[in-house]
Amino acid sequence: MARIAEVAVPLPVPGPFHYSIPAPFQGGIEVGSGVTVPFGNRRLTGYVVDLLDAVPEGSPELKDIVALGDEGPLFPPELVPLYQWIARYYAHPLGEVVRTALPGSTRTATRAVVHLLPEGVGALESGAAALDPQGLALLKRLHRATDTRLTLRTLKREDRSFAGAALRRAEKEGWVSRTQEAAHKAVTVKREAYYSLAGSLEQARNAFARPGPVRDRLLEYIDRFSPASHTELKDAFPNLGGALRALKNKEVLSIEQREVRSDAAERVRIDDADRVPRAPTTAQREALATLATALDTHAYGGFLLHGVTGSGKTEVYLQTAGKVLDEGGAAIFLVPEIGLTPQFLSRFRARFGEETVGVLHSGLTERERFDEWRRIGAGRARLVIGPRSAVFAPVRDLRLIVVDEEHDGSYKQEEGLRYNARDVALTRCAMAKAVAVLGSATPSLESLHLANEGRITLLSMPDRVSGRPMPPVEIVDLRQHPTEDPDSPGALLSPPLRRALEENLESGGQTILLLNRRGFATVVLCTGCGTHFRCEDCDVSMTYHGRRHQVMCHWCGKTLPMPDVCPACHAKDTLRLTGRGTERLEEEMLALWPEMRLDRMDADTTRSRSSHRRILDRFRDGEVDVLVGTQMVAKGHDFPRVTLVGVLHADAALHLPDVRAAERTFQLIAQVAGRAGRADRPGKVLVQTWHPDHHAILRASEHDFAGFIAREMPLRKGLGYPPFWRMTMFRVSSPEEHLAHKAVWMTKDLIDRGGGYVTSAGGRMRIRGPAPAPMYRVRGRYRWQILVTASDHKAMSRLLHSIGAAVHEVGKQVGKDTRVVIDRDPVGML
DNA sequence: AGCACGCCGACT
DNA sequence: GTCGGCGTGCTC
Repeated sequence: MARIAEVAVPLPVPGPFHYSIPAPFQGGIEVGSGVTVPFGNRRLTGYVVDLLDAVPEGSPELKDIVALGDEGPLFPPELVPLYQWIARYYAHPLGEVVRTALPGSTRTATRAVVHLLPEGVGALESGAAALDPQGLALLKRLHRATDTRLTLRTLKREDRSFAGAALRRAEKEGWVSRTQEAAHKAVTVKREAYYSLAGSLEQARNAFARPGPVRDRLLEYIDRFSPASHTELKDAFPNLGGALRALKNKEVLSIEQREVRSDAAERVRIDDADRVPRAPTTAQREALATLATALDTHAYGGFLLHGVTGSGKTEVYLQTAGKVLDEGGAAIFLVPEIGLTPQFLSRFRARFGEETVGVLHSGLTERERFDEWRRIGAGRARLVIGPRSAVFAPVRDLRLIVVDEEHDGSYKQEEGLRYNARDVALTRCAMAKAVAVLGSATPSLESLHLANEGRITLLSMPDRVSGRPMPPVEIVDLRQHPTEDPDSPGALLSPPLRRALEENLESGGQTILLLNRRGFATVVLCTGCGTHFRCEDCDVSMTYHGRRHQVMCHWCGKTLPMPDVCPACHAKDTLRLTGRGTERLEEEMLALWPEMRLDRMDADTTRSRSSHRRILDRFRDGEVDVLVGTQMVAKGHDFPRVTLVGVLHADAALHLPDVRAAERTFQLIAQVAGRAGRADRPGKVLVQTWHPDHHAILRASEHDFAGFIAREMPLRKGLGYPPFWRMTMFRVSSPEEHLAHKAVWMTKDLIDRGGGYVTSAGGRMRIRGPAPAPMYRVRGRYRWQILVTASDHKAMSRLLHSIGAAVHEVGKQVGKDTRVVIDRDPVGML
């Protein structure tokens, strides 16, 4: 019986740490258990990653594990090697890797709680505490609190200058005491009203003597989507209050209080047509056969499914997953963003049933996510859908991971452990002897390169299921359509696009307009002094949002009320709104075409999960003619009636200082163009650009993926960039400019010295920088970066293993909250 | 990451 | 003289 547990603790410290297993837990603790362990003077939750019989050499006296999570192991033992691989690959502490891989509810350990003791109350009343003003404030605060106790965290949060010394004094006096308590999971069951009609829609209408337009729309909505939740209604009807009250008064509603649950249980619209497999096309059949063969070998197989938009990749995923489920195995299906989960959830549940399909994402409450996690771990849900983090789902007998839209940048986590779920998926499959399918209409150069090297197998589906050709794309050269008055409404719409839009409206077709900037005006300019409104913490202009009458920084999220005088020169009425975002586009279009049924989809209109789905449903159901939005509108949605797609500013991302600027531009145009003409009507795409000759735009307009690749690959090769060479970005930041500078040069020194390790691995290396980051200041921090490329990933690993720990030390050495982050295989370069 | 320990400037 | 700022080191 194992006496010692190797425990990974979720801290940025090099582990591992060992604990002895006290008799009561003998046999109860296994690899994957979450345990409470004493660590320094606190307790925290660690993760058992190994069991040993003897004390490792050189260990100090081991402490005992003090508690064992009471709901069984948190993760299957097979995942430990994956965690270890990630920890090494990304140069990140193992415990933090495990923490990132687990749902939040399993993370919190204990927290310090400060209690007011009767002696403390006495001291307050007798005035004995008055001598120490800070102590007095503390006692008073605790006295006000429920149960006369507060967590240390709350105290510190409330009082920026919280004095630890005063707390210590009060402890010494015996006025307060400090304990460690389990951070109880906040699992309060929330309830919410759900409305349906008590009788028929007709009866409800007739209950009112006078007409009420809002009320009628509300009734129709409730009738249609019954039962409709209160939140949902509030989203759809901004001034819901009055109408709803009227309905309640007339008692035409039946109201039910339901537990609030998010997506795990969210009713998804299930289309009966989705229940049965569709007859595959020839290309689909070939792909399916290859994948089936690979599954039958029970060995690792990696595939790149390159299928144009509308070629029926989803059906391939479904039938392949179906085979896995039939054979009792499990599968994970990754989607690039949570907005896409309901769509796939509905199709997968239609095919495989409610119980079999699990979902994991951040829209769930802690409790739901935890429950879903256990359901998966217990093997009750065997198909898991979710974004990035779902790659860590604790499924047993994993046979398949699908990464849909594998080129999408959102698979890369951009903070903390900067992993790429696509790469983790490949590694997990290799370890589990499972099949990995990366799917895309516009594969990343990385995945294509893997295919070219024969490390994964390319499966092509070059034709649309319908047999219909890709829509013709017309490039609109903006240089030939100069805007006379940039302030005029609709200045973003060139005459050709305007004409196409009007024609399309007349013929009853739907239109998608892509503008990759949200908000109303992207620049607020003072015509008096010429300054523009910038974020005080970041190097960007603040964007004006009309609905809230605020300016907002899209980098740090800071919002301020829109001032009526210039903040710099204090002149009145000089502030001019320039630059256009989706909000302004929507407003101007409604001014130009008042009858137009228009909707907007961007980060601002999709705050709540249901709003995202509702916008898509309305559009798909034909209640809306024109959908304007950011790149969100380009992603993977199936809109059968769209016959026109307009890209307003195709080169928006073309000149960003990013290796993948052209690739991204190509992908975005190709993806959004793929939305046009999917059903029985031909579509048309207009792409407005200032650079009609750029290969990304030209090739995208010809649906010529191969042509784009043929041009882009050699460019990358020539520059020594991915997918040929591997990149790591060392990102340095500090609230103090000179310290950021100092730290980045220290890092540079380390990298220089690490160069020898690269050559010893038979590789070559190139260092670019230090250079100020393109966004030099963000959230009040100054940022520098060093881009290191190495000829192969083994060489890069050598470098990172040799200098990783030292690099992490640099931040600490420099102090003052200076940080150095190692970002391996970076995706965003800003 | 916390948390304690230990060493220097500005206040009771 | 002390308080408390922050740099430093440690956690099985």
